[in-house]
Amino acid sequence: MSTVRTRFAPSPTGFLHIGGVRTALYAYAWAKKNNGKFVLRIEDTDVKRFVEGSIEEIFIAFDLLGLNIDESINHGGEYGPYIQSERKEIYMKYAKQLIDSGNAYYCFLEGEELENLKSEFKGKGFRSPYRDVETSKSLEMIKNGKPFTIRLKVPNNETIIHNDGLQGRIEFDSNIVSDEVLIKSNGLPSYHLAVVVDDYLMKISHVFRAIEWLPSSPKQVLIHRFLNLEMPPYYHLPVILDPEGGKLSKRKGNVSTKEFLREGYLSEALLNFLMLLGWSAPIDRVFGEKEREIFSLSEFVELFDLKDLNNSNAIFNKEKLLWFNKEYIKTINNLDKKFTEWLKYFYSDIDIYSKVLDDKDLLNKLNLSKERSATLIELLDSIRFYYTAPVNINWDNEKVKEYKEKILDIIKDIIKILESYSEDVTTWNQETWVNDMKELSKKYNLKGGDSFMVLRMCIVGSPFSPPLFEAMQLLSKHEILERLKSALN
RNA sequence: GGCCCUAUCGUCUAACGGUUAGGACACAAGAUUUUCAAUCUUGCAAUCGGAGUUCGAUUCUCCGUGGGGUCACCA
Repeated sequence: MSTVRTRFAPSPTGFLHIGGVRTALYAYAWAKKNNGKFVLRIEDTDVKRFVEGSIEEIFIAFDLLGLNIDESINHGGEYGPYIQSERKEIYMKYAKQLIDSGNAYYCFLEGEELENLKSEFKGKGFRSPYRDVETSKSLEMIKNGKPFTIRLKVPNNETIIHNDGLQGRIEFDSNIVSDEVLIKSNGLPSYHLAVVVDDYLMKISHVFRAIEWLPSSPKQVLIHRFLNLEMPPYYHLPVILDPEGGKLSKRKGNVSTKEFLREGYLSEALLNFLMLLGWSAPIDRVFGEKEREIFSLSEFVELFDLKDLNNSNAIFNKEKLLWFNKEYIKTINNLDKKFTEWLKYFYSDIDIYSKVLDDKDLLNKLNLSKERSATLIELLDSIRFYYTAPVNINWDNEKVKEYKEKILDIIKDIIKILESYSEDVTTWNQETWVNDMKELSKKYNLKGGDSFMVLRMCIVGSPFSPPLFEAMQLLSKHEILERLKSALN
């Protein structure tokens, strides 16, 4: 059996779209599962839409996600160049071949004339009046400096059959397939020619792409046929929709992969969530019993199979993503490493940055907070108080305002209690402390937990915190008393 | 509008033509609790409609309907 080679072929027109990651993930899994190669090709034939820096960002995103590329402009490989702008002559060669075999033609349509003609053909396959002009005549016009494009000569009255790996057999009436531009007037190829040529030359064995390409597949069928190339199986993947039903778009929320990572989603969670949007694991299911939904990248690669792909659209459900993220934050084993890497990459400019990096107790602090944080951002917020004392505590919040007038006295009593404890916080006894605090609540005629809340507010500055006693043990007695005293002012 | 894809709880999904249609997220209630969480238990909730094939249809076929995609010298 020949080598499985799959590719992901983004255009450098902006950030890496989160939906694209899922397409890439499936292509990646299929290649890796079969000990094949995963190649990344940059499709930059649209000069106008090129965005500076987006190629770099694509590679950074793959890197952060832990998806290993085998061949690309950055990773090398024997089928390069892996960027289309450097393969210009190659496409022209194939286009000429199509002209010579009578399956493509030079077209000189432009401007208003072209626009008018196009609207005439709306809903039908576009046909240019130059379609049947003799090549020798066209060549002469070109010699005279006339700008041209090369168009595919789609046969009339034919049924074009596309056998899709996922969507099955689809028939297209060739009369509704347009004479697509293959080479643009600037000499660069259009997508339709470039994919076929590149996938062939790069020996791609399976093509995974978004379903919005399905209507263009008869063009690829034709180009393969006219070039005498065997068409690899195509798998058109369903789209990921936003919760309102439309296409996932920037306008309705974040779709940039890097942004998700910046917001504090772990790559493991992102990948796990995405893999399940259109694929389900072939695992044994016992009636009424919980199914496994947590899969690592390597487990996914191992389990992945084309037969388990779903072909209906899926809605991007952010709650579920958050759930995955919580699960990973709770259970991942080197959380401190993950956390500092993330911090270094996205938030090296924040005030507590160096304090966090130098902190020997970081893992302990993260462990105390990880069950109450859905994202790394929340985790960061929840450990802030260790590094910066609260200022201007707001005593008007719901939790404490009913006994606001008693607070100063309570704080004074807490100070007295804690002062009596030993200097080394790690030797403090939790039971003693709990009893002391409960006694205090009783003294002021309050609910058992109220004194704890006062202490919490002084130390953390918020009514929400990790377990108080453990948190105090990660501070010093001096610091704790300082915070209590400053709350008095 | 033409063409194409698609259809199971609100969402992601499972179910050799025979199951009380399962699981997960979300939601609700309870237990636990010094906060927020976490955890545990329970609950709510679906086969788009209509024909046909069949002893039997979520599953196969057809017709509707809904949703999505696409009709560029963009990918």
